[in-house]
Amino acid sequence: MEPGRNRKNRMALLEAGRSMNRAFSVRELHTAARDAAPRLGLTTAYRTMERWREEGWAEEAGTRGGEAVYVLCAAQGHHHHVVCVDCGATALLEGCALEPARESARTAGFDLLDAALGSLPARCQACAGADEQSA
Amino acid sequence: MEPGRNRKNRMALLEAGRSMNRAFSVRELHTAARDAAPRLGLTTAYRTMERWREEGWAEEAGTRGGEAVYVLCAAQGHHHHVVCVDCGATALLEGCALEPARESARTAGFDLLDAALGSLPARCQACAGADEQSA
DNA sequence: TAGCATAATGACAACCGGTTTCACTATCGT
DNA sequence: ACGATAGTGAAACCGGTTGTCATTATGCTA
Repeated sequence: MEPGRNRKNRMALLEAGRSMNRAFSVRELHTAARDAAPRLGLTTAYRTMERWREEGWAEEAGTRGGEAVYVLCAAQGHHHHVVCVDCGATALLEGCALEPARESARTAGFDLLDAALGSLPARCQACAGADEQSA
Repeated sequence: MEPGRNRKNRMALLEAGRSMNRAFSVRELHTAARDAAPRLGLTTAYRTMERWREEGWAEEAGTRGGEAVYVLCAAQGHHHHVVCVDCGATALLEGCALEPARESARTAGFDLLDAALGSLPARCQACAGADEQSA
């Protein structure tokens, strides 16, 4: 993460993203970062997220309310995590739990795109409990 | 699939969807069905797809070129299939290849949403070969 | 068969997330 | 300082999807 230019904005976005501790949309990131950098534009937030994805710091984790949401993850190499579709809470999975699926796909003549499965949709205990209440 | 009203349009859409034999967007469905029902509107295609999803005949299988794509599947009960992200080709996976992942998620306190994982992104042999050529 | 209630339809407009444009600014190297 | 260039942000734009609403098709009943 080169210091580069316009350190202020980038640092505000990075700080905001890291303090989320969950999956978040670009709009949420922008709103959070504006506390520290009021003049920050939404366009820059989108461009920064695109850059983070290119550099491997972030990956898309589905959508929530029509908006794409992303997770920050510095873990290198092959890994997967689960993301609560309701609140965005995340957890890193130990080992590669998708190897059987990959093998099964292979016998069908398909190459499973693990890269697109970095984030598996799930529901955390808190949100599952809230569901039961409202039901 | 109740005969219901406006049998003509629904049958044209159903026929078009079934003859696809791959994942397709609503616009593609509409275009294909128009051969048999020229006056069919795009709005109805969208509404029909929504209905199919509610009734469990179709499920979303990601996006291609900015459009959501869907797969038709009459298989009942728990199952997963792979979908080629390039051409939309599909294959049904034997057994539940995601059980290890589900178990791994559970130990992390998350409930894996198998329903949202009905279609796993992959690449078929044909498209993988085409990739090598263009590379 | 005529007439009514209602689901379904389709042209069109509105909506919304996301991207592009473009004039302007901040930063770096010299 | 100063020129070159990456970065920025407001606003226009884009395309997929959804909402609106007057019209039409269908089933039911008399």
